[in-house]
Amino acid sequence: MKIEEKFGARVKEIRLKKGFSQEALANEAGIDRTYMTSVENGKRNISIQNIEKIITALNVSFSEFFKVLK
Amino acid sequence: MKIEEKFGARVKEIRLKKGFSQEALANEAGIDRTYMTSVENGKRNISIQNIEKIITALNVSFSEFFKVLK
DNA sequence: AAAAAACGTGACGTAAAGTCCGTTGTGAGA
DNA sequence: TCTCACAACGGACTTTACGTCACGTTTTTT
Repeated sequence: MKIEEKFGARVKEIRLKKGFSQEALANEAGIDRTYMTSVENGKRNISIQNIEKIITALNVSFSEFFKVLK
Repeated sequence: MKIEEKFGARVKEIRLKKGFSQEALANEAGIDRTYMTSVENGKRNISIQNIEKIITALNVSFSEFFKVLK
């Protein structure tokens, strides 16, 4: 499983746990709705600035977000 | 301090602790030496694939790497 | 002080990120 | 079955990261 896929899956997991829609999260993060979809589906080699936007919008810390990865 | 700068500083911190040169780390990660320099200096909005390469080359886990961030 | 190793920088072509518009699929509820 | 909200997909487009180079500067070693 590629890193983008792990990242996307983790985003989706936390988003659902918090009861957000993709669009709501995308708006909160200030990124495009369709881009959010492709990120969750592991289709994008996302940059660190957008990673930060999403993690912040999810209202978790970096360590909390990445604690399950790898 | 922007996220790229935090990231670069953390890379440098761990790299020095392990006694690598930028070039050695860059080779290990399979990226260009000058790119490595610009990453450490927070000049690049690095992507998750390159983040993974560097973290792997540093021989730390994601959670270990990010535990100090934010 | 000279040589060697390590680090920094600006610039550039190209591939890919990321946006914006609309359309299609899907699943739950009235 | 018909909405309705949400998610996936597509094409066209602009912006930006990637990857590399030549060169310069700083630091370390001898």
